[in-house]
Amino acid sequence: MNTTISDIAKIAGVAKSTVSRYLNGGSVSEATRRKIEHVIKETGYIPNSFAQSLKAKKTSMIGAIVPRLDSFAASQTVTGMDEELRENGYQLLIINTSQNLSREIEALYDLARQKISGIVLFATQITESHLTAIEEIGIPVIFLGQQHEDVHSIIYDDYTAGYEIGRYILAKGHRDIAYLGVTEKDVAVGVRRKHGFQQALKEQAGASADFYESGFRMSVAVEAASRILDNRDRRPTAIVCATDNIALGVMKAAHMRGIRIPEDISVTGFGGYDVTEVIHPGLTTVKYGYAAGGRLAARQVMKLVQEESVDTLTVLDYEFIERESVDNIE
Amino acid sequence: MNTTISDIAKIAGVAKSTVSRYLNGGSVSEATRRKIEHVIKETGYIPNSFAQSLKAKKTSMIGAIVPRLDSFAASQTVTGMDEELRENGYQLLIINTSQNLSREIEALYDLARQKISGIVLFATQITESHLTAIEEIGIPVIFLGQQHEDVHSIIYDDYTAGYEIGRYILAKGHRDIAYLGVTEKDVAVGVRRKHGFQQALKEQAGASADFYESGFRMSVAVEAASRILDNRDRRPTAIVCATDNIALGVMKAAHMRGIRIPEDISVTGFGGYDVTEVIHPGLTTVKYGYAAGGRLAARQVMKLVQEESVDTLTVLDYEFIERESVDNIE
DNA sequence: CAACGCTTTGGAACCGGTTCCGATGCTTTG
DNA sequence: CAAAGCATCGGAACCGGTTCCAAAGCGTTG
Repeated sequence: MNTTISDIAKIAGVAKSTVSRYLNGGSVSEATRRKIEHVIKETGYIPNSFAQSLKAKKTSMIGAIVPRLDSFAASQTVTGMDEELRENGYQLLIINTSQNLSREIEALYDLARQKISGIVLFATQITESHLTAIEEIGIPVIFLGQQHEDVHSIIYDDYTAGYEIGRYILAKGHRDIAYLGVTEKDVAVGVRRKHGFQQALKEQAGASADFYESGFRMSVAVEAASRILDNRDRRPTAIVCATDNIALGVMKAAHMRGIRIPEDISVTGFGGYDVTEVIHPGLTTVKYGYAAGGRLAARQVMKLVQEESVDTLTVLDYEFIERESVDNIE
Repeated sequence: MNTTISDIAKIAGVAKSTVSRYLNGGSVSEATRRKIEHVIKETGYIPNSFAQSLKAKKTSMIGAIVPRLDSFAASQTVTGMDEELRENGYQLLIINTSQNLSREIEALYDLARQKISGIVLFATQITESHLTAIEEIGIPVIFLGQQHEDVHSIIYDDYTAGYEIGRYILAKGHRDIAYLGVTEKDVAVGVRRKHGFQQALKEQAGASADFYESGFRMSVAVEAASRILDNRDRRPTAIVCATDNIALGVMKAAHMRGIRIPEDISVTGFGGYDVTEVIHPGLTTVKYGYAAGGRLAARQVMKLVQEESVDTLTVLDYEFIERESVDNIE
């Protein structure tokens, strides 16, 4: 069943170094080439990549540590990474942590044990143990989605995007706004988007906002939205949501109550998920190029592996997409 | 940087076999245990898993070959697999083929080279080369989503689901129906769902359907839907779609034309994607338990690896979900 | 006190490849 | 025709672990 290079050599009547040379394009005579070729076809020999990597002391694998796979952002990003890596002869090894922070640390050591060449970490929070682990494994790591000065980072321009959403909502005449965000532990989504929004708010006299917190899951968002919508004596004219998923939850909660969007209340999202385009009304949101982000992360990590220099911080652009979910109430 | 077991042994003043014994829980005296422990902590030694697997001649990895990652079904399934495998000490290696059939074959050989223990193939089409590859690599393989008599298979009950959708639509009084399907090369989605639907149709006098073909992507579905909707002199009262994505495309195409759902035309889907619940109107569809399917596939492949017996064919249940996208026109 | 048994340890072989180096045989050149 | 050069090949060492076996050290027992 499991033929080795020695078997091939023995059957072909040559030394295993010759077989190895044949496999790796060394100088082999036409006669032996044919012999070996024939034996390999005959036996269905497949080289053992462990033995190869053992000698080479490295693999052509790049690891991706993701908090979850079943999210639009994650799957898009991973797909982008995978394609870029494959085009360059690398293989992607995905580790799903199921949003378990300590599992990220384990994953780091795990990947080191497997002599992975580089790692892209889809970060949500960055702790001390992350940094010591990265230090200890001695493998290039890139943060995607969060930044830290000691580690190469790629982030989306959440602050400016939040600012632009805020400006837009205000320009549409909204003054009583609810901001439905997420935990501040997630710096990018929970803090930076909100701060951008707050900056816009500060620049506009007479505008005020209440801040609420939700989870990432749509079901939690529906609940959080209910709290806002059921507050009869102080209902905002617009709800700004920190993610598209949350916005979807708000829209559902509104629809269940017969509240129309955008006539009765306006909604915005963040992310640019595909569905935001097909639903009715279309969701005004900010679109991030997740696939492009994944490709870039892949390119950068490959550079780091080859010991080329890479910018410590890369900020990715976004695209503001205006659809129908915001009413002009001037 | 890269300390080996020999380094540890030298520093600790013991033989490397002793260190290995320490690491794998053999009998080591308290004194040497402490010495080795200390040195390992000091150096941050991480064993090279290649060398381990080389000797062990296997890994604790299971491979998943998926046509694409950025689909609801795939990411749910993969997540389920991953969790089940991790709980049992296996690691998942995902290979994304970007819907390139020949890459599935490459992936098969690739995984063999890496001495993966078992493989779950998210099948769309099964060709001769698939079967010879599976034969040749000598590793347990499970088909998920398609069946073949020679390979362990897990499928969803597409035929019955299609039948039930058909019965439902007919019971609601629809007689002029458009079926928007996909290529017949995909036996599960393209053939079995359709056949189930056709069976229901055959049992109902006076009902007829036109069959159209679309791709899996929503944008293609929008186009295909347009052909149906713009055919003024023969517009069906209902469109049955082979996937939720296609149904979403139909809904968008309808909305762009001011055609109301379900008042002007009814729509059904297949799959049970999360979004079908939050959109308005809610999409009547059939829900598959993708995560559960993934877990089951994982369990079966682990059994095969341990040379336990497994049913050749497992048929997974579905759940019919009635929402608001179908009108009663009796 | 010799024989025995148990725990602990070191040495060596092995897993399946790659690579370096030296030997061989053939062709080319002066 | 001898010397030099080149392509081809075999042997051995090596990558970093695991495992088998024999030896050493120790206490127990008759």
